[in-house]
Amino acid sequence: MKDDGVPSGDRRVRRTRAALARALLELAEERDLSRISVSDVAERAGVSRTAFYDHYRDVHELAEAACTAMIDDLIGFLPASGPDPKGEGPETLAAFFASLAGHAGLYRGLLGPRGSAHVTDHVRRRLAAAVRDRLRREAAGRPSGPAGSPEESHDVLAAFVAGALIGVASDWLQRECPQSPGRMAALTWPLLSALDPGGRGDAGVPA
Amino acid sequence: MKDDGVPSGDRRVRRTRAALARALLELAEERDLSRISVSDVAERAGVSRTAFYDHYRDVHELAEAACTAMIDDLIGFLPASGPDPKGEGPETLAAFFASLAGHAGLYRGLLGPRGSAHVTDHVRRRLAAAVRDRLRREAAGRPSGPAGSPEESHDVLAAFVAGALIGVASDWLQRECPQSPGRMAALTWPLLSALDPGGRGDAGVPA
DNA sequence: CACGTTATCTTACATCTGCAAGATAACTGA
DNA sequence: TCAGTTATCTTGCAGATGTAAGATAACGTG
Repeated sequence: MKDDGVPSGDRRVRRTRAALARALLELAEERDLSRISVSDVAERAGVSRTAFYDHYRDVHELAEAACTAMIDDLIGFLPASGPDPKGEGPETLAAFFASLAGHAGLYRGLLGPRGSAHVTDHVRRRLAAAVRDRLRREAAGRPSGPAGSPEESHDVLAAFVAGALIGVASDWLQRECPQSPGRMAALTWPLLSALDPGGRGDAGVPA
Repeated sequence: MKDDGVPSGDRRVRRTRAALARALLELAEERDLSRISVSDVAERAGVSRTAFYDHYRDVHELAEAACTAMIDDLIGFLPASGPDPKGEGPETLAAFFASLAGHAGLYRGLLGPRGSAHVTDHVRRRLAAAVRDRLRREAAGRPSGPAGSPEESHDVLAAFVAGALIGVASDWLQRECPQSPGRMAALTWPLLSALDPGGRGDAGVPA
């Protein structure tokens, strides 16, 4: 009935949601998200269809919840806290692409043309929020920006970087990942570095 | 029955498709795409539901076809052919954002969280293709790149820029466009310039 | 114009959707 | 343990989906 972000204390709720999430992730590896019905998920989860609707509005909303942990993993590989002195950016970025590749089928299904706009938007928001936090933290430690409102440009830069990463990732996934994660990181890292507002392009603010 | 890219010679086909596209664009201004059924579109278009399925698999596929002209408009504002000597980049970019704002409700509905992954992917592909063409053309006129395969890095840069623009645009649209198109262009242009592989960041390759 | 082609319409069907009411049973807190 | 809460299940419904077969009529071609 209630669906806060807080994990419910009731075992039944946890059990049902876990079963639904598990079932969806299984099915999403097997076929396109657009070919997965609420009935399919409920049946595979061993749960009644009405129980599904007690928790989620539709398959997309479940998909968002179901892949939250994976997405948080993904985002964890991004910020690489600190001013990145030893150029460890490319390595963590490689881990980002490796994590994508590790669930390639799933991400391809969720982020691709037959995927879910809901999930894609969710991923972009979280990525953008992570980048924005990083920018704010770094700006606080620096003397002062050049001019204008830093908030505004931070928001734009965060949306820019988040979209860019999703663009590169989607493209790579849809081509069946011809390049290795390390190669993708090597190709993408210079682009992120070039956007660094603080320096000359050697340290990586945005990622 | 057949649905190539070629505009059919049969009047009936053109009439039906035009009616469906018109109906969908109307409805998309009124409510979320997820609340628009095939029946709704067919009824408003004055066409039988089976006729719909003779042309499109679902609402998303129609949406892609229906907004193609708008999207081409949008892309037309991007390349700004030539090495952009007088810094006219920000102005054409402002036209890009203005075009978005001109159909804000529609784009918000199509590209947003309740929109269509199919349409979003289509837009990103076309944007990326436009950027890639531009990169290729410019690379052909320049002496030679530093090293590595230029194709690979062009593909990545194109996907990067296309995603970034969609990211910025989506974010702006979902916030109800608080900044003017000119302001958005001013904020976004430096980011695109920074990615320019040919120069020092004053001329705009990617856009 | 007359012909063959074919897009559209009508009707029909099995399945899925989203929701509602009431019964059952599992959980929490005392 | 007991009582109250509440998540789940069952049943039922109106509307939407995706597809099929056959009839009609508009179309392009010769």
